[in-house]
Amino acid sequence: MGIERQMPGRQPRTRIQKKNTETILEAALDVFSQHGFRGSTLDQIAKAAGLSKPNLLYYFPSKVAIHRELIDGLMQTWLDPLRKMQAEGEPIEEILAYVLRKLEMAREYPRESRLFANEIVQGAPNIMDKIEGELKDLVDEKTQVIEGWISAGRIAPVDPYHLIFSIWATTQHYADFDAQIRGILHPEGDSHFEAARAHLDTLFRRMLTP
Amino acid sequence: MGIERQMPGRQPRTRIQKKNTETILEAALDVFSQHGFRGSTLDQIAKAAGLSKPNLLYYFPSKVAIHRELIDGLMQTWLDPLRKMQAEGEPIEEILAYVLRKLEMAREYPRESRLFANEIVQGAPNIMDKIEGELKDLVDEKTQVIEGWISAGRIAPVDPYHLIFSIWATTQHYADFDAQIRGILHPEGDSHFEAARAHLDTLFRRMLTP
DNA sequence: TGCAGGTTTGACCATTTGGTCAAGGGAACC
DNA sequence: GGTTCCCTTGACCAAATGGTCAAACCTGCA
Repeated sequence: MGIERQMPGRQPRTRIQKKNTETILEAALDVFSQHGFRGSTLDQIAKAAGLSKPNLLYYFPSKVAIHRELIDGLMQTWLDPLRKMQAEGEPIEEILAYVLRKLEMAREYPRESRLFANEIVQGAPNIMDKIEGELKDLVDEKTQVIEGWISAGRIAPVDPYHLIFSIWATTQHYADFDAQIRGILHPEGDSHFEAARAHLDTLFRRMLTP
Repeated sequence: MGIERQMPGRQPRTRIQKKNTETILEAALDVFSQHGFRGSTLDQIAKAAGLSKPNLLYYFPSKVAIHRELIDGLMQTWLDPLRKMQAEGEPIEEILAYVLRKLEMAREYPRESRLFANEIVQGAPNIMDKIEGELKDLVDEKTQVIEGWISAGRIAPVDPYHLIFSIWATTQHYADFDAQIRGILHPEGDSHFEAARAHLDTLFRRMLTP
């Protein structure tokens, strides 16, 4: 009868499947983060992956499927640093650690940052459910933690939501607006990240010290 | 012989030309800021402008020409607030006024902000010359002003370049990442801008007070 | 009112692009 | 060695898209 699985299911079964899906996602990250979803073509991705277009579509049913899988897979990594901000720690150091970890990610994973940026600037058509679900839940939880610290007088009063927005904005800026920053600073490689690190440390430390 | 201008030149000559080029640019701003350059189609713009596609191309020679004219026209408006930051004023109030004006622009002109964001996230292919020219010059000039204030002990020491980046990041975030912010806060209209205003005022005031 | 130039559009075109398909090549297991 | 499923691809397709063109339609002015 009709064979159940024409195309590879969710989990790669064979070595080849594993290798090729990885190659494709890696290539897709490159292309999507550079040109956005609509600006990217299957041919570009196929070429970047060193595969033929029909071969891409053997592993993924469509262009959007590749994009969706990328985003799904990266969402966790992206939220991880915020999850690690724990009520038990020393408040200012917990928040500062979050800031600097986020900055580190902007440096190490600029493609991932731009992938999300592209998506959100255009109204987040494909990830609004995750924003209103997972992300909102996590943020709501962590703003409570921050409120707690404020009540205890351990950090200066702030609007916790807007504090988080400021952290996102300032750190991701170094990945998302990289082209602009480089156009102004003309840094050698990532040399400007050292100053950025010092700057953001100062900014948020002054903001939060009671 | 050959009539010089087949298509309307730089400056609109007739009322109809003026009206239609304006309508087109307005529609194009809407579409480009929402879908990015490659994600936008001439048909979309034409429909939004209430004109036929060939009619669009009677007023502008190509899709990129529309985009270019939009960006050129908006660049000045965009840089204006920074120009207004003067060495003569009271330093903290000058900087704070810039921050709040920028935030105001994020609220009033989110489409313009997203137009630039889309462009820069994707590597600023069409405006790198302006970034390395006009923008860099202006920023270089204003960082000098800030350095002066620091030397005079009138504001706390900061890296002036990264201060400006932080201002851009935090204010434009409310326009560029609007979808995300609304997904988390579910504000009524623009009600969250009041809190944003207070937050950014606090953030930069604490940062800059000596 | 006539007419010269500005304005509008339906029909059309070439290219790009997401996606299909049937047929041919491999790997692994019996 | 053969069979069975997995993998790969050249050729193809329909729709979308940027752009053209000639003909028709307006509009302002002498």
